[in-house]
Amino acid sequence: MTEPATRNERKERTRRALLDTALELLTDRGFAGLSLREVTKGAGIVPTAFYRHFASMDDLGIALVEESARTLHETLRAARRAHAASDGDVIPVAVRTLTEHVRAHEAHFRFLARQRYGGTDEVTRAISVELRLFASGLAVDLARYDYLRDWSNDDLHMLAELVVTVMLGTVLDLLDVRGDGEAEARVAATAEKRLRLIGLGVPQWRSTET
Amino acid sequence: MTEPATRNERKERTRRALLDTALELLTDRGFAGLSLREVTKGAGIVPTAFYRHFASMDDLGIALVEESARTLHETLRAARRAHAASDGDVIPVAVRTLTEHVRAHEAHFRFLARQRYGGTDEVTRAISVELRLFASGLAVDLARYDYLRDWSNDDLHMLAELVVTVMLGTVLDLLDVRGDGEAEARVAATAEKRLRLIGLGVPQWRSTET
DNA sequence: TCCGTCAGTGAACGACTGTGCACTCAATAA
DNA sequence: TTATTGAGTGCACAGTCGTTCACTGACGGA
Repeated sequence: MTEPATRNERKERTRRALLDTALELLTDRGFAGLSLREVTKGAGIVPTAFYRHFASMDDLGIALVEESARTLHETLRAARRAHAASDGDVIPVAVRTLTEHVRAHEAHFRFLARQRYGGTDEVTRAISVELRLFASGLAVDLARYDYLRDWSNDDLHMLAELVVTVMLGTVLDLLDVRGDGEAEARVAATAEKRLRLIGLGVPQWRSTET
Repeated sequence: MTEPATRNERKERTRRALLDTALELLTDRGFAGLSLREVTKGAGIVPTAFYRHFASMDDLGIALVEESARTLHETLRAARRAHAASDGDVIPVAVRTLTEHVRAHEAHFRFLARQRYGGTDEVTRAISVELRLFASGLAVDLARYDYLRDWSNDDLHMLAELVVTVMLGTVLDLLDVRGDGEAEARVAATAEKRLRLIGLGVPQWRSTET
C-alpha cells in the first residue's frame, strides 16, 4: 500500500495517524495525560508539524469527540434496524447491538465513557453536548412506544438520559471484561436487567406537565 | 490560631494541608493533571518533604478516596436517620439529604464522581471498590422494603448499583449549578423523577435465582 | 541535660514539556 | 516551465516535572 498519493490525501493520512495514535494512547491514560510530543512521535512526525493539523491538543480532543459521536449515532441506527427486523423484545436487541459496536470501536466508546466527567473542560463539555444530542435522538425513538405517547417532553428526556447513562455504564463494564466471553455474557445480562427494571416502571408512570 | 503544638500535630497539619490543597486543585483539573510540586507549594512545604507523608501521588489519591468514602457513608447514615424521622416517601428525603451533604463536602463528591471512570488506574480501582462497598450497604437497607423481600442478592445489588449511579449523576448535576437555587431545585426534581421511575418498576419485578 | 529522631530544606540531576523560527523540497497551479 | 504553496524538519528556548542527596534544627524521650 501507500504510494505517495495526492497532497491532500497525504495530509489526511497524517491527520488520521495523529487521531489513531491518540486513541491508542488513551487505552491506558486519560486524555489529560497524553502529550503533544508522544502523539506526534507515534504518528511519525516531528512535534512542530502537529500544528499543521490541530491548533492544540484540545482541538484534537474535540475532533475525537466528533468522531466518537458519529460511532455512537451509527450504533443507534443499527439498533433501530435490528429492532425493526426482529419484532421481539427491544432490550436484548439493543444490548446485543451495543455490545457488537463497542467491540468494533472500543477506543471511541472508551474515550467517551471515560472522559465524560473526568476530561479537560473543553472535551468534557463537547462530550456532554454530544450525549445530550444523542439522548434527544433516542427520545424520538422512545416517543413511538404506546406507553410513552402522552409523556411530556421533559419526562421523555429524563428517561432517555437515564437510558444513556445506564448504557455508558455498561460500555465500561464491557471494556473491563474484554476477551472473557463468559464475563461478557454476565455484563450483558446485567445490562438487560437494568433496562428491564426501568422499562417496568414506564407503564406505571403518571407524566406531569406536557 | 496555631501555636506550635506537638510534633505529631504539626505533621498531621501538614498532611491535611496537602490533602486540602489537592482537593482545591481538583476543582478545575482531574487528578492526573495535578503535580506533586504544586500540591506541596500550595501546602507551603518544599517538594521533597512530600515523601514524609505519602509514598507517591497515587498514595495521596488513595487517601483522598478513603476520606471521600467516609463522607459518602456519613451521607447514607444521615439519609437513614432522616428517613426514620419522617415516615414519608423515601425519595424526597434521600435527595434532600444528598443535596445537603454534597453542598457541605463538594470537593469529596466531585473527586469521587469525576475520577470514578477517568482517573489513574489505582485511584479508579480504589473508587470502584468503595462504591461497590457503598452499594452493598445500600442493598442492606433496600432489603427491608416489603417489595424487595424476596429479591435475589444479585438483583438487589443490581438495583443498589443502579441507584448509586443515578445518585452520582445527580451529584455532578448539583456541582454544575452551584449558587443557582432555582437550577438546584430543578436538578433535585429530576433526581426524584429518576428514582421514582425506577421505584415504580420494583413492584413489577419478578426476581430470578435466589 | 544530652542525644536521637525526623519534618522540612535547598541545590542539583536528567528527562520531558509546548512552542517559536527559519528551513527544505515535492506537489500543485499558472 | 516556472512560481507558489504548505507539510514536514531541526534547532533552540524556557519551563516543569519527579526524585536523589546531604543538610539543619527543633521537638521529645532518657
